[in-house]
Amino acid sequence: MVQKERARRGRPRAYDPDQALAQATAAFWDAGYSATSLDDLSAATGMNRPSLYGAFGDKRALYLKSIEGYRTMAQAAMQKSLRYEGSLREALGELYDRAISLYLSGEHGARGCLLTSTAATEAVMDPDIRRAARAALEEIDAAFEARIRYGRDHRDLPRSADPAMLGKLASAILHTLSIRARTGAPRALLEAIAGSGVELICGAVGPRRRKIAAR
Amino acid sequence: MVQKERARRGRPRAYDPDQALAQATAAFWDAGYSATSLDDLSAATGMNRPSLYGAFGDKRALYLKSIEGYRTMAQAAMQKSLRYEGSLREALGELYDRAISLYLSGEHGARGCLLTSTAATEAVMDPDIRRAARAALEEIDAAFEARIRYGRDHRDLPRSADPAMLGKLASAILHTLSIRARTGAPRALLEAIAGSGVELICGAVGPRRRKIAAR
DNA sequence: TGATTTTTGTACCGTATGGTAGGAAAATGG
DNA sequence: CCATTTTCCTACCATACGGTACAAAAATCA
Repeated sequence: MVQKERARRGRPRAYDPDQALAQATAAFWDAGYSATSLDDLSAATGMNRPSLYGAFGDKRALYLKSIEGYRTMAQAAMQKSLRYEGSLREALGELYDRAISLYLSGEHGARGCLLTSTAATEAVMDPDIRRAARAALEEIDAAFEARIRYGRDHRDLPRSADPAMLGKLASAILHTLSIRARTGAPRALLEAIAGSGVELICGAVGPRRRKIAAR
Repeated sequence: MVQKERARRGRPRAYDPDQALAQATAAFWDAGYSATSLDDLSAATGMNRPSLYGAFGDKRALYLKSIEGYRTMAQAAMQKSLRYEGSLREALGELYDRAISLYLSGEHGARGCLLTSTAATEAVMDPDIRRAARAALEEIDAAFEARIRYGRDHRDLPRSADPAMLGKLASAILHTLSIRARTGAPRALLEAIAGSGVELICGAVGPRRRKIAAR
């Protein structure tokens, strides 16, 4: 439990910072950074603009905090989904199931992934956002890689499998699920892609053991 | 060649419509739809705002025309890269090489794919953009599928391979390349991912022939 | 209770934005 | 040469935007 802080001196806040950040994140997630106005953020959080500014800084600082919060959430979700008890196949399947549900959620329609759908957009013109997005995506690569390496070391994959590269391909499945969700793909298609992705990764063989060679 | 039209009645245009559209597209591509102002578009094309409006309609109509132009360009590029002469492996490799070069190009840094990086962002709140983006992405799926089916029918892949699904996975590689390029991944990483993707797709086996099974 | 601290909420500021009116400019047609 | 047609360009408009000044409100502290 979070320690109950001793009562502070002045007028108490009318909002919960964590909840407000989550609501602001939802607004950015729907419309993207540039299309989300301070009025939108004010409406989403129930805070007026001066309070918003006092709590999180300007719009860009708030967005960077949203990315950071999303990174933390995603990392926790991956640790929870990528169970090390069962097979790699099961772990990946469960993670993709949860990701699909997340990507399809949203008040105004399927939102995909915050990083790939809104941060990547700003990444060209804003180096800070670019760095934050890249770091968060690489954390996801790394979580996949660790689980895949564990699977390889426990005979879910052949010795020749390359966990680093397969981890990046596992992320690629997330990326395509995000983009397709956001552009209106039905759930069944996303599930089929996730299933095929799992098969491809878990059926992966190293370059030496391939049977179907180039002609 | 395009037919030289008979001289029109009034004052001649000071711009080439196709070139102006390409320049406007480049502006949208860099910053995204919402972050690109009419002043940006005016500067990019050299046209002033009334001319821009007269030629392409409002900002949103211009963006939809940019998506349409990108769709056409992408389709032509795929037909050109996905050579049917050589092996599937070679065809995919060449296509990804060209895609990587495209995604890394851009005056302000790597831009990725216009559809996945800017249209997907707007897709949640704008049904027209969503439909346009989805249709364009599905065309890319279909182009991959056709080439993969041809490869399967010519023994580049086993009979059990599913061209429709492998086509979507081939697109997934493009999606991840786009996102990673835009968030600052180095060329070597993109090339490695593309190479591994080709191996995974071309080494694909059907569900019955898998060797490494779930334990 | 009164001084102090912190947050809230209204009202406002300068600028940027998307879009347009209206006349000058540059071509053709007769 | 002048009417007609089409485009260009300056100047402008109403609104939306990000951000802030300032006073009222609500708590603690002594």
